[in-house]
Amino acid sequence: MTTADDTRTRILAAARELFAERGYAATSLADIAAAVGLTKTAVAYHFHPKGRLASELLSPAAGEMLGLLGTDYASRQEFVDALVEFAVRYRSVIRLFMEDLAGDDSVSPDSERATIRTFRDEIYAKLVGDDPDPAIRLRSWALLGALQWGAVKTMDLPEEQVRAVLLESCRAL
Amino acid sequence: MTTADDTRTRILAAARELFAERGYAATSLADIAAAVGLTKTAVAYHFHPKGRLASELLSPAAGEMLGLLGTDYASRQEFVDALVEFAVRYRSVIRLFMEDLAGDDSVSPDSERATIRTFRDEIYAKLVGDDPDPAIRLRSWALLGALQWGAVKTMDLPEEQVRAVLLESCRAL
DNA sequence: GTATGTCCTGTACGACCGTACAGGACGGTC
DNA sequence: GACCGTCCTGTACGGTCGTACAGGACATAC
Repeated sequence: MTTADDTRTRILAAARELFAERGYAATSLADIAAAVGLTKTAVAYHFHPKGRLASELLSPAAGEMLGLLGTDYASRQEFVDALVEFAVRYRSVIRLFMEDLAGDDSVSPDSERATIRTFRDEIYAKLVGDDPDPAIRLRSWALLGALQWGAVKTMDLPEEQVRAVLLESCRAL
Repeated sequence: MTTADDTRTRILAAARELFAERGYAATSLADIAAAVGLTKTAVAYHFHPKGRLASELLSPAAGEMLGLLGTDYASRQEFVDALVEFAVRYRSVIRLFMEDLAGDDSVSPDSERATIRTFRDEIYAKLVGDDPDPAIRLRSWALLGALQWGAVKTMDLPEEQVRAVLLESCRAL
């Protein structure tokens, strides 16, 4: 049955785009529905509850993210490189990682929640290490900000180019 | 009449803090009211409509921002320096500049709206110049992201230190 | 032809939002 | 004492949100 899967895919695509440009909370089911020519109840039928949309968009990237967080990198720069690589590859959903998806209980099922909720903060923590040096903190947040905005606001550029520039920029931080 | 002004000041302080950490749209009048021990109607009495809160928090910085946008800088780096200086000094409200305050018609009165609404984009435009070079676009967005996150997430650090690090970091972009 | 399951609509609900409005408490002025 | 403006509360309204639910259209299976 291709039509159903097709509808699901189109909803996911619309949601990905709208989430990227407005954020998760600021995008309503009605917005997504309008983008694909359906009613919001139809969207809710396929993705229920709303958090499942975020969850499903995140899931391919989430595994890799856990990998990033789990491995030990020789230097901070190696981790930064991997992070940039990750952010650029999944730039269409990178904003979801950086947002506070908590408060919406249903983004991820049960046990994963604690992990998902603080994805951004876990990246930050790994970036800072156990070093409370203010300069490191500042540069780490700056790096995350640069990564998010740089990735989200240049969706029209080829991935390769974004990666090259962002890699260079983030190394400078 | 100190009590009334005091209440206004306390409301403004609470709003500034909540806006900084959650964003304008995600902060309700009830949240602000709870932070100062009042009802949301009391907050609405002093600041009406809600956009006036943002407007009043923004107003001291807005003039200086217009100055930034108006003057011609010899080099891009000079503008970046001025931008960092600005962002750090007004870091408690810098997030409001970066947000889309449009959609809420009442943030700024009438004619200013068109200006205020696109503050972030005007900064970006001045940063890129008329150069559509993708690398410049990328680095400009990265810079804005770094500036916002770096400023917002390190509110506990002394302003001087934030400025020093951010100045160095943003010059590298 | 009838039954079944999928896909979608329409309607309705409770929760929250910003806002409007009437009225009470309080202090200062005549 | 009567009057008045300021500050704040309680209540209520319309709007939007995500969600629940009944039912219709339609294809497929028997």
